[in-house]
Amino acid sequence: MTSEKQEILEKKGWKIGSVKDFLGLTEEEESYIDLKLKLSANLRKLRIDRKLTQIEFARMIKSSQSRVAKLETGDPSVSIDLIIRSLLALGTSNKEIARTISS
Amino acid sequence: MTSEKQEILEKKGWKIGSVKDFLGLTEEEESYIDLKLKLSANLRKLRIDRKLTQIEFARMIKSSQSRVAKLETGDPSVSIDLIIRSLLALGTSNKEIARTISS
DNA sequence: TAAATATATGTCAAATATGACATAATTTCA
DNA sequence: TGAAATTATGTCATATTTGACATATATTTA
Repeated sequence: MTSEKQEILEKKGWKIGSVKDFLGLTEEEESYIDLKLKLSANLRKLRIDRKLTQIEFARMIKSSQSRVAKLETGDPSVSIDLIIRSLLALGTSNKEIARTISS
Repeated sequence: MTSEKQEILEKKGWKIGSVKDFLGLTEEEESYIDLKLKLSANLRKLRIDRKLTQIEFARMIKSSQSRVAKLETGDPSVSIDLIIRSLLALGTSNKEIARTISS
């Protein structure tokens, strides 16, 4: 299961990039995790740049502090959809999102 | 509601780009729809390039023909997550996905 | 240091997305 | 043309995602 493997990776401290050649991850799974973690990390960076706490940001996107925490760590329970909508709420453009993905 | 507005847009034949300054769409909603439609269109293009029918492709991603049809038209009921996983299943790289988004 | 503030983790009911099915509409081609 | 193949649309039970809550664990600051 993809989610479980991602969970393992994160528990072991794996971050952006460098997830290749590990366990039985297919290229597809690797790319998906990479993509998600890049967007998550970017979200955290932007929130901090704007000097917002997770609670403040959660109110902006009508969510909760705990979900923001999960968003920023690429938790298996969050969708790329929600990460992208959160980035857009911070004023991120599609081109910036594209740059993040290909970083 | 975002989904309803997107639905209206699509019923009226709106496609990639040019969704700005319409109804009460916020920048955020516009960007989200744009992003989704670009990825959807790219998915259809790649499937056709590979000479696959929707039924054949549906089997590859363990889904159904009807969902593939919805994926390719950016139906409000499909998530960006599924579109991205479908693109990855066709061997698309993250960089290619990024290029599609900023096209 | 200890209190205050901020972030992380686990859980769950409600909301949303999903595959599958039926069937309609469209396209292909003999 | 018209039958076959392909794609679109509507619906629904099931699966996944979500916000919210409680509470644990950092991190900051006085």
